[in-house]
Amino acid sequence: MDLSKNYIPAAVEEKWYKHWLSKNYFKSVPNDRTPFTIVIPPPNVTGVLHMGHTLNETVQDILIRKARMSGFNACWVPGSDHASIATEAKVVDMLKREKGIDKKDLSREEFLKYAYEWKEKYGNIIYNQIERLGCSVDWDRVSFTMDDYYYKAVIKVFVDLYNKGLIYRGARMINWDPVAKTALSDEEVEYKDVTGKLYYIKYYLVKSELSVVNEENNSIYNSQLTTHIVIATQRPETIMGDVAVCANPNDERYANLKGKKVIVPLINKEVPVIFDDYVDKDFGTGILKITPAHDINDFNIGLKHNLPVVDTLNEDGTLSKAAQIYVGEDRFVARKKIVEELKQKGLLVKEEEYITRLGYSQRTNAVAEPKISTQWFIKMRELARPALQTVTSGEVKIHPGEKFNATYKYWLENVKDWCISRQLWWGQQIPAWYDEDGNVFVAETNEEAKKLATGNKQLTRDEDVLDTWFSSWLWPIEVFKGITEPNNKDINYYYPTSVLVTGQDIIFFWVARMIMAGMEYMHEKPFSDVYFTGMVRDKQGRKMSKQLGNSPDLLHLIHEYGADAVRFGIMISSPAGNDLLFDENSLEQGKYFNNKLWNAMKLVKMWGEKLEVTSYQLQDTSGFAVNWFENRLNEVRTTVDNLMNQFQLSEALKIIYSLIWDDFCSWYLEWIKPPFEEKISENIYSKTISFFDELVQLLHPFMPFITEEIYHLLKERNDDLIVKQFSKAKEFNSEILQQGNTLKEIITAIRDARHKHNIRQKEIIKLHIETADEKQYEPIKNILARQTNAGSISFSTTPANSFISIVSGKEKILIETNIEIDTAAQKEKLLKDLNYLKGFLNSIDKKLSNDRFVQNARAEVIELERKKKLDAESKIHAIEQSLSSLE
RNA sequence: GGGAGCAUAGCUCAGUUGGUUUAGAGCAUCUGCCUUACAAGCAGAGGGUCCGCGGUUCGAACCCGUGUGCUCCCA
Repeated sequence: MDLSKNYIPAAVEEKWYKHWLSKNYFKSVPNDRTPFTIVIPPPNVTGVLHMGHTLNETVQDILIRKARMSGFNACWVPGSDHASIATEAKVVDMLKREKGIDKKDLSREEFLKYAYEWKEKYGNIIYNQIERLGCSVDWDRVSFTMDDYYYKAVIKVFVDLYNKGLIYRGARMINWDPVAKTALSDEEVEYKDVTGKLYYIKYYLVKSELSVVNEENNSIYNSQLTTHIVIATQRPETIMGDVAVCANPNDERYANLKGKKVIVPLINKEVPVIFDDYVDKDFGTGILKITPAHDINDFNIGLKHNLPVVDTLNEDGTLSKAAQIYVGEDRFVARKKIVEELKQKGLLVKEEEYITRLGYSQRTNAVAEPKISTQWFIKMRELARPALQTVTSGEVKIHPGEKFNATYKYWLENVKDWCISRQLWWGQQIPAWYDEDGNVFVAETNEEAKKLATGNKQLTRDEDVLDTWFSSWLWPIEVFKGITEPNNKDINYYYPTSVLVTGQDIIFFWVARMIMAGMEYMHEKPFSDVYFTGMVRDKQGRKMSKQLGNSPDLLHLIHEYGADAVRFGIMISSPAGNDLLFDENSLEQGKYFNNKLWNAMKLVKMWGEKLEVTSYQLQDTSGFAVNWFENRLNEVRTTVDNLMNQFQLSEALKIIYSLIWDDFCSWYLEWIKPPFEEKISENIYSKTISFFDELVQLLHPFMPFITEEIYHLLKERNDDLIVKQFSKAKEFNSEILQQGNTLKEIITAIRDARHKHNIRQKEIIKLHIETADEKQYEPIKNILARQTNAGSISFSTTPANSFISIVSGKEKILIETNIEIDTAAQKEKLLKDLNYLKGFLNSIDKKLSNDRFVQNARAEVIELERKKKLDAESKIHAIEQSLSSLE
């Protein structure tokens, strides 16, 4: 077979994915093996996968493939999330832009038809991307949070929680999204610091109530008579909703206003002056306007003082009739106009810049409006308790724990009730029916609601849908139908799942709530480990965003580099929990790595074409190489297992990379490489193939396609790598590993000397080695000679020609050559080494001559220091000898 | 304002109960190589006040305190 010069991923990837599918390798059904289960964090059907998903999906595929190859019944459930508010916003936008349709002109059913079309389109794009990335998900288990059974589960849970008294309906201050025109949960609001303005506005006192003020105490106005007070506000457009003004009871400046009334500007409404400790004397003018409908603190003060609520905003953020003026104008337009009018009427005293925090809707990026609204809520306290317990007890382990345990704990200890109703159509419609008198009946179906309602009254269903997270929190249960068909075979087998891999940004939205739902409905944690990935940022550390255009297209990257290289690139520099600075260079590195593997395979196969039947002895050159690599491989396998058990995937990949590139390709293959035009012995060849098998197996979870391809090209096979089971890693002999290291060091030292003295590679040299242990060179001397292009190695003769003297470890090596040698350069290098070693020796001597060290340190430590001392001394001796021979 | 995390080579990061060296890797850089697997390669090298200061200890990149800077969460 002709093999291409370089590795070409495209054809290979498609071929193997199809093959794996046809063999049902991704499929999992309950059996007597131990399950290893992952449920995918369902991507929103709002668009395509971004780099954050790519990282998460890759991590999950690595874990699931590793488990599949380690004897587990591996099950990875794919799916997607209807993402209520985000998707509805996109669909509304698309309808307007592409079809000129306004949502309000559609019926609920018509709108949902369009939404389902959207879901079909983007859901499929996402599934295709997951496939192209090589993810080994069980495609027979695809779940969508609005599938019929899933919908029923959500409804069932709502009714159940309602009946348990954990869900209630009531008027509360919530965050309102004026663009999506829906309530939001507290978690869906993101706060940003912005520079706003503080407007100082005159409120006149009601004329009959003018009073004398103390000039000294009122720092603002020095009139004999107080005719007005000045109030600072960031939101002049809400003054029409004012129901009082409020000062601190200890503020002497305003003490004389007790029992007085002021006039709200522009609408000339009289409101009382009240007093409350809440007011900060030092902020603004020390007196506040109270607008209970539009500020949570004002709302609380209003409750305390029994004040009315005047809501001056419509649901789309325009001013309502209650505002009396600028009715129908957008809140921000109205603000400008009101400021202008206040200015004209001489009621605006001043404006100043002010940095404040504004809440933005996570989905539409609109400024969220605090609003009193009747919504459905979940009481979170009771649900939080067991969810907190499972994490603090270590039943659910969070990685990296040091970073997130505290955050998790804090949120659950301070959790507030969750607003779950949304004024949208795309989602599970709330199963609550109202009769003509406003009585509410919560039931799974209309029929059951009717049974609950006494008499023959007309029932109408609540129009609202549920927060998308109210469905997502059931994900690890309901993908196995644990709610709709409790105790079925799947849920009993797969639950609790093994590990959840997700972004740290949804720890409250999703992770904490899944644990709550799991404890409530399964009485057991939903997963044993949570692996938080960091955020993927660009090279400069900026968030990936469409606006910046720094978010690369996944399919494009796969096309350019191959899926394996994309997986490699994103994994090689992503320690758990740390943000990842995405750089296409690392994908290129992955591509080069593919090519390296490919060429190593070509080389080995080439040898396979001309074998000779001989047997090797371990003392032989190749024998040493085989022996050394076998031990090295087992050492790395042990390390990799440990790292992967601790979710240190990036570290594991780095070690495998170096094992393949450095140890296998650069050292081992060179050591066993037959001389030009010569043959390789059959048993070394078959050993090499089996090493290669183990290498691609080790790498397979990270780079599945090329490893499967190479596995099949190395040899005719009946099995596939994807399901090949790992054997147990064997013990390794550290003495042989040490011998290998010594060999590598000597080779490197000689090559370095050649390089420094401009002895070209083709130039044949002679080596003279002064060693205490000549025997140790027996198995390695042929390798040494070939790797340094030495014609001979002797242990006794002194060189006839000029020579270079170098020291590697304790070994003194003389390089004999016909080329003239620069003695000064040699001396310089030797002196540098000598200097280092003397400093080193000095530091050890200091330690050993310190009585307190000798008394306090552990015996092993002291022993080690003594050994280091002897070591350093003999190295120094060797260097000094070399130096003296240069004189 | 409260809390958490981080600070090690130009960049990204390892450094697992304080002692295996006077701190490692990858990438980048520099030097030399068109060696018949791979120039997407080979060989070699240089590069560090482990953020500053103070403390604990025989011994600190690691533990404690403090300052500075960055990131995130919560209000």
